[in-house]
Amino acid sequence: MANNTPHAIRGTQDIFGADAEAFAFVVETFEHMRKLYRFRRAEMPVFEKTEVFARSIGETTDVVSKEMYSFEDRGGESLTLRPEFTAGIARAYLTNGWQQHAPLKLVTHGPLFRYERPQKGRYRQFHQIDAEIIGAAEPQADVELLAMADQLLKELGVADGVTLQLNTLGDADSREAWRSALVGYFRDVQGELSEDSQERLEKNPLRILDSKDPRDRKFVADAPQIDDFLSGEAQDFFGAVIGGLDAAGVAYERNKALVRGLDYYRHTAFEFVTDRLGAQGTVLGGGRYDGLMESLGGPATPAVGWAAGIERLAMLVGERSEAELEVAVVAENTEREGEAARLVSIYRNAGVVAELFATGSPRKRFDRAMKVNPAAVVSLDIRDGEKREAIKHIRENARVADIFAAFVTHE
RNA sequence: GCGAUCGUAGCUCAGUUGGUUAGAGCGCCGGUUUGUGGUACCGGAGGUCGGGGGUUCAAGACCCCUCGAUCGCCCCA
Repeated sequence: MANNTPHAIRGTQDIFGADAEAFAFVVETFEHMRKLYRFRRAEMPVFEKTEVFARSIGETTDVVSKEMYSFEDRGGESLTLRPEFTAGIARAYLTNGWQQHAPLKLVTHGPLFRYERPQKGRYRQFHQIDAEIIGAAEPQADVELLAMADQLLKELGVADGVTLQLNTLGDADSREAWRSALVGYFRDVQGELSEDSQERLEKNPLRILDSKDPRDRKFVADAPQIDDFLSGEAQDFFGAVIGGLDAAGVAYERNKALVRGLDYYRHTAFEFVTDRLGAQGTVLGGGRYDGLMESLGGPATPAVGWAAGIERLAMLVGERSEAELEVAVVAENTEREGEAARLVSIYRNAGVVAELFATGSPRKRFDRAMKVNPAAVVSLDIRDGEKREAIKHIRENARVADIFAAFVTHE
């Protein structure tokens, strides 16, 4: 290992081979799904003014200061590499007059950046697919989004062992009432909670509900539940989502401890969770964020969306092989390299996956062709001063044989 | 920010309670086989064992520091 070669940044990765194929499969399947559901593509900048994300995430949390990749540009303006898609999409929606398209069904995908300690399924530069419906207040929007997510996981072949966990956070009033009831409840047993949760009580009490510490867990079971604080409208909304999921045949599990830390989340919250990815079990997550547009200075705009980590999905997808080589064309004699190149080109123009073996020792070219497991090997050689052509079929392929036959007769 | 585990050829890994010239497979390079077969056989190159310090007659192995990776905690927009 040359020790003066620059190394990759911690938490970044070079994706190659079977992993890269799995990654591409996830993106291709997602593209297929979004066309099926008629979501439109959008591409957003990878960086924005820091305030776009700071306002979306809440300037008080230390997420902003500690976990974002922020820097000053030459004009002294603070910019940040996007840590999520939603804030940038919301900004684009407001600044480009996309209100005229409401309700707008949008997807995007690409890299995101968070300054975190890498671990299984968590990287500093990672990639997500993302789907949003903006300007739709109806529960049908939540259902459509969930149905698309559910079908995507099935098409990817990863639905086994993945369950959809569903919850409601209610409207703004329900949410606030629940929150203060939780604070009151946990304050009474504060001394018996874990150190982490004692701190959560001040900063983010909802998070105590999904604490892993056994000292917290025994109190969580009897904690106040959102259902007791839901307004009539909030109950109706959640009921409509559940009814829609049943109608669409989407299976789910109620998880009353599933929460979102930020205030602008309302009503539906959901996560598709697996136990096959270690501590990072959430494969796809999202919810309704009716309050976000206003915190970015826009008009009240209902919206719902989800995002999923491409790397995590790719891990579940497992090994994906590269496209099969249909024909390997071998120039076993230097003088036949030109013809071999021409034949490869004929194959490729006809849509046949072909590769040329015409470098290195002529004696070893046939062997090297065999090693890449082609469906057929075509050999062009000169034996005793005479041209010879041969085709060896490992797996039958009529097009390969026909093109070879035509090529030989025209020599 | 905290903790645990791990760093040996390009890659995947062996390497005994510390013992003399550090190994294998794959890959790479060279050679042999004039063959409708040959993904074979033979050979070669490639490593100051992550880096630095220490213990010892002797360290890839033991101790300390450091860097990196992995997994977990925190956090999770």
